[in-house]
Amino acid sequence: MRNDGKKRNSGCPVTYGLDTFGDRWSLLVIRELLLRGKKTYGDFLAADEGISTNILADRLKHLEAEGIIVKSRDPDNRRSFTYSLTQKGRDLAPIILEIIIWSGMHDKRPHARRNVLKKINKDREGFEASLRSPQD
Amino acid sequence: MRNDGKKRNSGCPVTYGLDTFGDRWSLLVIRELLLRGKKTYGDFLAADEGISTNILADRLKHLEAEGIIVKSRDPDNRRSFTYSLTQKGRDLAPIILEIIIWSGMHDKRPHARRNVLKKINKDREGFEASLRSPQD
DNA sequence: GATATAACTTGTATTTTGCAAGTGATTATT
DNA sequence: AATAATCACTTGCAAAATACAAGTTATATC
Repeated sequence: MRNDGKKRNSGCPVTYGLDTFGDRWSLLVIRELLLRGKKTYGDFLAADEGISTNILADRLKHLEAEGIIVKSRDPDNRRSFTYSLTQKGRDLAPIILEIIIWSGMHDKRPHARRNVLKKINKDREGFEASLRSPQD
Repeated sequence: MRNDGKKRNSGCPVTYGLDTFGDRWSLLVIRELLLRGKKTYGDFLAADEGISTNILADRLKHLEAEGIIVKSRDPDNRRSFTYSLTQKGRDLAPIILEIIIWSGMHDKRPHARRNVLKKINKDREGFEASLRSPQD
């Protein structure tokens, strides 16, 4: 997997974070769930960044094992599954928002996107609270 | 390297963050610089997590190329080099602090360390400001 | 019953990582 | 002055992780 099983066990909170959600693909799945209303395996596969299918399966398993997401059957379509964030997962919102703020400050590329940043600037408290509370 | 050169170019701020500092070893180097007063190649190698030497060299090069750190000669010891954070690097402080806060909430391991968390709880504004301002 | 869809799994080539050992430029020791 | 340490890497190779293509299973639709 990535670094599963044997956490470095240093007790460091930064390391704990890195071990549970801190790899590129895990964070992108969390972004899709938190910011883009995406829910299914197919949704995640279709994200711009192009995650490969075996890695996605691996990361979903990992995030579920860590209690960041839960998997459930879609009641309307029994061949589809729905992933959603737990409270532990939604509590990652401030981290994602800080990353967006940081990029807003330092990403000088002309095509840098700022739609979420605008929401944060307009009403961070409210926006963050909405992300952290159950069912959007 | 990790994902150098061709950024996915999606324009997404989360992706930009992941591409510039978002891998395990980069973040640990930043932690050492920001929170632990470590400065040299040898310091980073000695960190608990055990980064290997070729990966460390690679990450330092990458972080320098991204403008997160700068390398300079140690004036006191001419065979040693000193790494330090740029403003862009110090601006990562809020992200690191949010990771620490998140881990403080959700890391249930008995040996989870909370010394930095205590500082944050005591005076987040002041602590964060001290991390973000030049020369500690 | 045949075809399609959603969510994976499997196989394999490529890339990245980890580990051990080696190099070059100082600096300290005998 | 020669010898040994130290510091910051680099190199070579085995092991692990990743990307890509193709295949499988369980529904669902025609």
